[in-house]
Amino acid sequence: MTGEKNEKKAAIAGAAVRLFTERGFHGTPTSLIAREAGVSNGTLFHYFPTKEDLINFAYFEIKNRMAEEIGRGVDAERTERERMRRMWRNAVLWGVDHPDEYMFVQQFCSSPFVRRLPPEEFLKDAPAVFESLTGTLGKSCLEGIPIEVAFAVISSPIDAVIRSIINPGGNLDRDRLIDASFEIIWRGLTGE
Amino acid sequence: MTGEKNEKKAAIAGAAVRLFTERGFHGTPTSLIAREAGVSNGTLFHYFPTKEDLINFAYFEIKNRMAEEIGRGVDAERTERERMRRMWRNAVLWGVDHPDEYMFVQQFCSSPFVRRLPPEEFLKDAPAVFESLTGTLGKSCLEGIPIEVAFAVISSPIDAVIRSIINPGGNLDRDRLIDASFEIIWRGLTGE
Amino acid sequence: MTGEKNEKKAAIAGAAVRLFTERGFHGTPTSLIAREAGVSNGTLFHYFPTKEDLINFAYFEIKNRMAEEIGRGVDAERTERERMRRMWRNAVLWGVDHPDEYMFVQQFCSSPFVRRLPPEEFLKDAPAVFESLTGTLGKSCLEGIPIEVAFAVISSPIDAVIRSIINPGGNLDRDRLIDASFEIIWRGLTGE
Amino acid sequence: MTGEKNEKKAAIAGAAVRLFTERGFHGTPTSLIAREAGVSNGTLFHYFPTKEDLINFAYFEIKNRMAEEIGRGVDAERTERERMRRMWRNAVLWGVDHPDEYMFVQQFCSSPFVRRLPPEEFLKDAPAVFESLTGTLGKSCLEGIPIEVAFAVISSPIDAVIRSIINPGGNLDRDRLIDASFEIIWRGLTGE
DNA sequence: AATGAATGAGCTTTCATTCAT
DNA sequence: AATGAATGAAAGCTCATTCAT
Repeated sequence: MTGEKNEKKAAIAGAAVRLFTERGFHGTPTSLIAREAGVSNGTLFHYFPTKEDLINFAYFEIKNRMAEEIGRGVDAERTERERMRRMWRNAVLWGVDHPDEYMFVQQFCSSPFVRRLPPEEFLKDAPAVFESLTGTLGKSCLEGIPIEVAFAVISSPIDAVIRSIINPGGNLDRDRLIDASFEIIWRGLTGE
Repeated sequence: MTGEKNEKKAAIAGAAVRLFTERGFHGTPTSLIAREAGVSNGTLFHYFPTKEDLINFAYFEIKNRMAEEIGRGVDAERTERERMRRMWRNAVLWGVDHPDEYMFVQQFCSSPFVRRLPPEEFLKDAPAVFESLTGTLGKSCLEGIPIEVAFAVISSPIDAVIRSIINPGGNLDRDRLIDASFEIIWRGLTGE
Repeated sequence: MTGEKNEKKAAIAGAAVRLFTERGFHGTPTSLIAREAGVSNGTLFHYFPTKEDLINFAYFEIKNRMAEEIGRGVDAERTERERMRRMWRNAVLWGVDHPDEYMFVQQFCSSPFVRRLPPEEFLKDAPAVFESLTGTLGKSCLEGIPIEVAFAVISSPIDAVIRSIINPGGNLDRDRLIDASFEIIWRGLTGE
Repeated sequence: MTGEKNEKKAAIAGAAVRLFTERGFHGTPTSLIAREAGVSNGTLFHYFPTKEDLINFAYFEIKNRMAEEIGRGVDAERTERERMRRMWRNAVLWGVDHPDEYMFVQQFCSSPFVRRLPPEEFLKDAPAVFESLTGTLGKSCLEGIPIEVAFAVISSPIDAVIRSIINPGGNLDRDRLIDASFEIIWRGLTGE
């Protein structure tokens, strides 16, 4: 019986994620979310006192799903390179498979609407990976740069790759692009 | 008889850029823009029939200024490496010097509001630079990848660097970060 | 638990009719209607999603009340002439007693705003009367003319009579005018 | 050279009539009228200090043209009956040939916007005809009714006939309808 | 006379949020 | 917990009108 408790809350959050990604924060009235979730207008505000609360909740939901997916199988890899490579692929593939959610996260991150939140850097939520790279970064020319900054820098091509694949355009060879982008960063870091 | 002709239009566009960057598209009513620009509400709509028109105008204004700044002095450099390095620094410094404008452009690009515009990739408007790099890219492991995709990939750390510097945080050594990020990409591309 | 359910809707429609007739569609802002009805601006749009919806609703309300009044007592009359005469009087008296509503209907019917609605001819909604006259019309010189056209033609003086009585002017003998106008039409039709 | 003086005024009035009839008073902004007339916004207000002035001007323009047309050839008829019959046909045919102008006049007359104007009864502007009918009306059952009221009553079917012809609908036999409607009124008045 | 930029009050409509039931 | 009617502050945009040139 416990699960039922939050059935409605889950329905609301689900509808919110879907609609926000399709139409943006401001293009999505709370009334529409409630309707799509099959609950009343008032119920929505019972669970999320503010529209901003709902946006944040949706954001963290997605963020968590994404982080989980990115970390999948990383620990099973033997070398530092392979761990990072696995993560790299996971990240790109998640973005490509969930373009709406991906763009929602991007939209969220560059929206002044939520600039107040603590800055959530890419991959911050994959602590295992995060720490495992500290050594590599420290030996690169990024040595001395704060770890989260270094991390943001080297993972940034992931975003470019995802956008290139997502956006309708020429027939890209996905795997080549993923591998090549990774190679550039890895070689740039280690010289190998 | 001076350039006063478009004094008001310029005032409106200027106020718009400032306010949009501070408060977002949706957080900025046209009435506020007009007030800040020192004109009446109606005058704003005389020059920009739609709020969206105003947003687009502001975007292209900034985009052009940025592109011009990024290309500055690039042709004077002798080697391929120095040309790209110059561009790299120009780009980061422009972003750092114009954080509001920079974030406005980012906000614009990941807004579902304007997803329909032709995808304007970073630096696309610096054709001289753009073409000069074709050779270098062609010999790297990005060979065969469409040029604009390759370009988006290698320039993506610029975004991360700018954000890291802009965001309030520890005392970063800007120059080291700019150089290090460039070195990673350059070495990644060329092995040098 | 009474009919209070639509108290507010009725209040809005009532205020709308009154104000529209006094000031015209375009001279009556929705905000004024809401204020006069004692509800908030938002409530008005809760019940009538569009101003046009409100106008149409008001129109059909009045139309129905009018049609009901015009048919009153007609069936009790014995002869064709008396039925038509009764209807004639009813129509004029309704217009005279409800000048605002009457002019609202007229305004509605000649407004380009609503030209798209199916043309609702005067009295169309009093089918009993309508059919009872078919015989008379068929034997007159209007024989062969489509019934609704014939009807529009012979009932048109009603409008002139109502307007003459409504408009401030000399002291008209209402009853004489009503009877005389009817006599002309009746004699014109039947020769009696 | 004198005619040129009012070239612009005429252009404005012409555009106004056309646009008002197509789109209604409220659907026609003054700026649109000016543009269609090929003059500036300010010029329009130079000639017509108020939009209402322009509406009135347009109304009287049409009214005069209509009255002239209705009176055409009436004096040449020999009998009272033929004079009225000629007028009847003229009126209907004018309405049918100028449906936009006709509806504009109707719209004008039942608009509360201009309720303040002296009531302009149908045909009032054709004094010759008007007076020639006085005798006939005086001997009918409308005897004793104020002449303009009597006139409004007997001419009202003209409106119904015009509307029936104008409105898209079955194939009406125009001439039969015009004749029949006239016959009813004439017989109603005179018993002939 | 002619222009058209400038005005600002006012319009319809939206929507996050409240609250009595 | 759940409802959905009610709210009212905005928002984007229009347009008759003014006025400096």
